Amino acid sequence: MSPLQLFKCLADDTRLKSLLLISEVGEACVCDLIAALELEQPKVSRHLAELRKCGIVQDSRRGKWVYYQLHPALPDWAQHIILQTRDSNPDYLAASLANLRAYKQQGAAC
Amino acid sequence: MSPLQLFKCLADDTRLKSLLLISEVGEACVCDLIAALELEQPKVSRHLAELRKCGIVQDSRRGKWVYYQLHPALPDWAQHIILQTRDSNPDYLAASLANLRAYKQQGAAC
DNA sequence: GATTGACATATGAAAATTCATATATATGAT
DNA sequence: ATCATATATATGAATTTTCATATGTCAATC
Repeated sequence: MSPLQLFKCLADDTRLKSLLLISEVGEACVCDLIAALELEQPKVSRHLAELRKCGIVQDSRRGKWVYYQLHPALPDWAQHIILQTRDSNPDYLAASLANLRAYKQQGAAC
Repeated sequence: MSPLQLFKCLADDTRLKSLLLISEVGEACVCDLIAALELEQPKVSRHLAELRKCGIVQDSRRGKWVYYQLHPALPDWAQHIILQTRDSNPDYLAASLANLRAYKQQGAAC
């Protein structure tokens, strides 16, 4: 994982928010992120695929749903950057995080 | 400074290497970076202008030369990300840093 | 002290490249 | 068959590169 590759992955709003949300709640499936970010499914899926290809997140299928989490083998420095970005910029994520929590509370199937 | 803006600025090889070099040596002029990165002058100048517009670096002219340093008002979280990236990825910068030091030792005018 | 030439850096505009999105379609699980 | 997710392709938009030229500074000379 080169720093340039990491920053290219973080340089898109959909990917950055998805990643920070995943890091915040531990894991999320595609439908969680669709609800949180209010975006179309193919768009979310495509960006998750890019994060996956770069080794930043790991996916695991459980039944119908595919869950994403931070990749366990992510280098420490990269993980610190992600967590520091999240914790130092709560406003950036606030609305999406509220959407996600509302979605879960309204009894999402996943 | 939004996290997205920062990452977009770091998502280019020329900008990222320039910034890490600047953070490593404290300050650098355009000709230093041209020598270190082995790139054309307008290319380096353009990317520095972008870092400047985003408030990541500050420029100051001294005579013929324009020196760039990390912007003193850069938020802590952003500064930490830059320093951690640099310190955790010495290989990424090694060749450019060697070029820069050779250039200085060969008696650069600036 | 104005003028000229040499050098460092910046910028305008065109061309080339990369990136994101939308739509349609495919896969895989129940 | 249906639901959740993934991928392919085409297209539009943003970014990067390049070339030519402009600006700013110094030093030397008139």
